[in-house]
Amino acid sequence: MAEQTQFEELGRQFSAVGAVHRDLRRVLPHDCPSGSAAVLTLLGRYGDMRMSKLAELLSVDMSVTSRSVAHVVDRGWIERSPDPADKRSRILRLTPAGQAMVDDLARRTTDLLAERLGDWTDDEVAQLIRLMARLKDSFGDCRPPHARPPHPSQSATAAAAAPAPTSAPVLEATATRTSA
Amino acid sequence: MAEQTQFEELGRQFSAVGAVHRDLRRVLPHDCPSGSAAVLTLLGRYGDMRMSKLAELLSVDMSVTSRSVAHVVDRGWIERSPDPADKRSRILRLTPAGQAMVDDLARRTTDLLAERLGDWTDDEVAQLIRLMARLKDSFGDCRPPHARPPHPSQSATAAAAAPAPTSAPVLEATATRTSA
DNA sequence: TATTGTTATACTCTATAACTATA
DNA sequence: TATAGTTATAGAGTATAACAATA
Repeated sequence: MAEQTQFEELGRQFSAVGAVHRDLRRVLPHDCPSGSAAVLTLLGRYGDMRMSKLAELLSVDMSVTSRSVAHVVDRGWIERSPDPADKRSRILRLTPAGQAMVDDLARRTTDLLAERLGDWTDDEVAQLIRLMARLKDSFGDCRPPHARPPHPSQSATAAAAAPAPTSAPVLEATATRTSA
Repeated sequence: MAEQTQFEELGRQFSAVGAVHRDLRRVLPHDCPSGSAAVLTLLGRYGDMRMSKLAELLSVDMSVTSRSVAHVVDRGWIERSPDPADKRSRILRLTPAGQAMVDDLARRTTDLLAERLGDWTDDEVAQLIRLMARLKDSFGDCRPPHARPPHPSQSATAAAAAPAPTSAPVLEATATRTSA
């Protein structure tokens, strides 16, 4: 196990990274705040899914997710269709305009990172990605206590660690869990 | 230079780390939100300083800093004394109660990290710290455009990269720059 | 009775702009 | 005229709780 002083220092570094995150937010389109961008990006990466699964991937309460999704729906970037398997549920799906926005967001973020990290080696970036992913993994479900389900979901981490599938495994996984 | 797809992936990882950051916020005392915690932690690390220097270290606009500082002053954790060298300015200093809070904050953060990252090696934590610091360094001054000074400050990065000095070099550096 | 999702409320963070006091 | 700092206002993120509809 690492030393105490290291953890202290690591804690401080989070604020620094927060500043970088704010900087990244500034390159987003005016009508697409970071909450909306996160919704679109996750839908683009994991495909159609339900609100509850999206909330899990976002690591926030579903009420937060609901508001973000409503914003994105208003702009025509995603559509909510009823889930035939569960009438309480709704399936979220990117529209063509939404997919275009996903592409635009990726381009903006990538451009800024490429500009700022122009002198980083391929390996350094890969290492940072790996350690950040491991960090998230070590923390597990980061949602507020009351939003965490009693049955620790086994599909969440697996989906989040997947190498960007193009189909809709997340949706299927959720449907499976319901009947388990 | 790293590949495009890497930057895209790195961009996504920021949201994941944001979730971890939210989790860390939850262990803070009820009357010490993350903005106040950041103020106290920086004062504890770099010693007495002026508002403008604190804003620079926080990477936010001074108006944000001002409000956070006011909150912390209200609770008696820091005090603002007039700067004898510049009557517009005020020097911020931790009170004994503030120092106690700094210690408490460090303990809480360290405990949570030690619990979650219990299986990380010393070297892995060190690598993550190093890469996060480099990331911040590559981004430079992350404050909103209008808050950035015309003269790119040379003391900011140096101070932020310092290995936790106990005296007040930040304050001195600022005073020096004024007369330069 | 439990779960899915929405809405209402409140608090924090952040940015912009207007303002005061001093350099 | 420019700078240090404060205050006002607005927008976004997040959490809690109350609620409706369905399982």
